[in-house]
Parts: sequence; structure tokens; C-alpha cells
Amino acid sequence: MSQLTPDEVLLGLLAIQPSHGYQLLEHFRDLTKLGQVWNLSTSQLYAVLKRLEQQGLIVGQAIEVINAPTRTEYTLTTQGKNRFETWLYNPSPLSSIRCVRVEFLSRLYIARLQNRPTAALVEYQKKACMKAHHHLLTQRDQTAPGIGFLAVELQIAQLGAILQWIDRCELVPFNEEELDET
Amino acid sequence: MSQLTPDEVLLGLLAIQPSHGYQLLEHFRDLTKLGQVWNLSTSQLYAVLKRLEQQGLIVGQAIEVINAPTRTEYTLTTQGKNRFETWLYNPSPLSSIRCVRVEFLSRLYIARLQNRPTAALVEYQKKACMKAHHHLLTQRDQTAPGIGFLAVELQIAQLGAILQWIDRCELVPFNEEELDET
DNA sequence: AGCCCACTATTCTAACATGGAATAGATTAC
DNA sequence: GTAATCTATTCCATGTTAGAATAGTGGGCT
Repeated sequence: MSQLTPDEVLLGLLAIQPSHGYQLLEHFRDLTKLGQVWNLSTSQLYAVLKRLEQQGLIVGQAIEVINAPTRTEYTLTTQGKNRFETWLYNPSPLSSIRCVRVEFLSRLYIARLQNRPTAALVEYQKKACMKAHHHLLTQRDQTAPGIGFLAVELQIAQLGAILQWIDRCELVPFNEEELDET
Repeated sequence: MSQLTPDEVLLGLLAIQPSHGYQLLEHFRDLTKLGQVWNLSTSQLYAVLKRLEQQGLIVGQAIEVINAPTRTEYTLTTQGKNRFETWLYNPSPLSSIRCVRVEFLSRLYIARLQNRPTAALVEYQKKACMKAHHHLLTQRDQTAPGIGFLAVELQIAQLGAILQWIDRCELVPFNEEELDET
């Protein structure tokens, strides 16, 4: 896998309420939800759900619906809950640029949906980025001119931009999603 | 494929001289070369070479070496050469952040190795980023507050950082690689 | 001499990702 | 009435990816 999987996001959504695949998919398609953040195909989502079930993080239950195809409703297990909590509050923010955009914003989204405070999340991410920023500055001094040097400089610039941006995360209001849970 | 493949970079390297897999790998492992830019595994490189051969962009020739395993030396075909030139001078810079870091820096690296001027490359990329930046500013005004909005703002900040960084690309000297071609 | 390690050079394998189409009933639109 | 679209899921073929496996060479150590 290319590092970033929506595993924990799904666990977070299921922590709010048991849901079936199609319901979960909405969060990844709606551009006001996670649509800007992830680009997840249908089959991928169902594949991930299957994997999570195999790992014992969720359990599925077939639900017969009168005038609709049978659904599989997934519920979080205790194990899954633990995994999610670890992810949310013990973030391992790799501070790679993509990680921040995708993982951090997902964390924020889920935390808001669950009506949890987000200050700590933002703070953790900020600290991690500052640390990485500092580390890169040191690395730059040890790097010979050339492509490698330019790459390091770009990463430094990127992290700087994130640091300027991140404080806005707590100021920007999250309208609808707050109460609206389909 | 997840968008970014080293296909054209390999073609560019083969344009300098026919090489076998292990030789090409050096460019992706050496941190002063493309090591900071790509993270390519051995098997991946060989897989790409096979694919390129299937597409008729390169041809492989088995070379028996006296006291070493047989190598396959790949040579660029006319088609491959065309494909590379198109990529280098007709860049389609998607201006996604990752694209710039990986693709643009690769272009720069190859152009330098081939002793070609880089001013045009930088200029193209800069223009593309400015365009994307502008487009995102418009998009921001049409986006409701929430996660989507934050995502757009982050992208704007990232592009801004790139624009500040990109002018340095022509100023930073590229030492050794200029003449040294293993 | 015997052994271990690192380097050159490539292949294999199993798991996972990905895009796309297939299925199939329900509802809405014209 | 039939076409399109929505709900809900599965299936498939192809491609990517990490990691180990292979295999020969040369060097250093004891």
C-alpha cells in the first residue's frame, strides 16, 4: 500500500454509528466532507472494510432490507475502538506534506464529527512539523548543492507553509457537519 | 499506477548512454542524485524497464559478462526518444505538490546531465504553478467553510511556497554531476 | 584455508491497489 | 413506458510494491 489508507478514518466514522459501505462512501465523495482530501473508489472502500473485518477491528452483519439490496452493516469492535483512539490521540505525524493534508485533515474531520476538542490535535501536528522543519534546516547545511539540496529546500518551504496555515485550522468554522449525521 | 512513475526519467538516462538496471538504480539511490526525490525499490525499477520494453520505448540486449551475472542492457528506441522529448519540453505540470517535487526536479536533473539549458523548464513550471495558484484562489471563494475549505487553503499555501522556492532552482549550482557520468 | 560480509545484478512471490464494468432492484424524470 | 439515475455491492484483470531469494565475486579477518 502506498502508505496512506483510510482505515482509521473508517473506524472513526463507525465509532459514531454502525454503517454500511455506501453510507461511508458519502464522506469520501462529498467535497464538503472528505472529498477534497481523499480520492477513494467504491471497490477500494469495500476492500478496506473487508480487510478491517479480517483484522477483527470491525464486524459485519447482513441486514435484509425490504425493498433494497441486502446491506452489510459494520460495527466497531473494542479492538477497533482502541486502534482508532490510538490513531486520533497518539498521532504519528510523519510530517510528510501529503500526510498532513490527508491524515491530519481527516483527524480533524472525525474529531469534529464526534464533537471532540481539536486543540490538542492541532498542537501535536504543529509540534511535529516544527520538529521536522528544524531537522531539515540542519540537513540543508550538510547537503551539497545539487538536486538533493533543492529537494531539501523545497521541503523546508513546504513545511513553512504548513506552519503558517495550521493555526487557521481552529479558527475556520465547521458548519453543517457538526450536527448533521445523515 | 499511482500517477508518478519514473518512466521518462529512465528514458532520459538511457538517452545519455545505454545502461542496465543496476546502473540506472544508482541515480535513484544516491542522495546527491535523485535519491531525495524518488523512493524506488529494486524490483520496481526492473518492472518499469520491462514495461517500457513492452511498449517499444526501449530495447534490451543480453550481455554476457565474464565473471558476473548476465546483464540486460537497454537502449532507447526512436519512439522512446520522442516520448522523452515530449515529456521534457512539453511538460504537463499538474502542479500537484508532489508532482512538482518529483517530476520537475527530475526534469531538471536530466536536463543538467544532458547539458541542456534549464531556464525554459523552470519558466514553464512557474507559469503552471501561478495558473493553478490563481485557480485555487477563485475556488476558495466558492468553497464553504469546513474541511474542504481548509484543504484548499493548504494547497494555496503550498503553491505559494513553491513559487517562492522555484527561482532558486537556476541559481543553485550543480557540481559534480555535470561532467561525471560514471 | 575457511568464513562472513558487502557488492553487483536480477528475479520471484504474495499481498495489495486500482479502475472499470457487472449486477440488480428502486425511484425519479420525461 | 422506458430511460436515466440512485442505492448497494461484487467481481475482475491488471498493475504496483515491499521483501526476500538467488547467485557469483571480491575483500577482509582469524
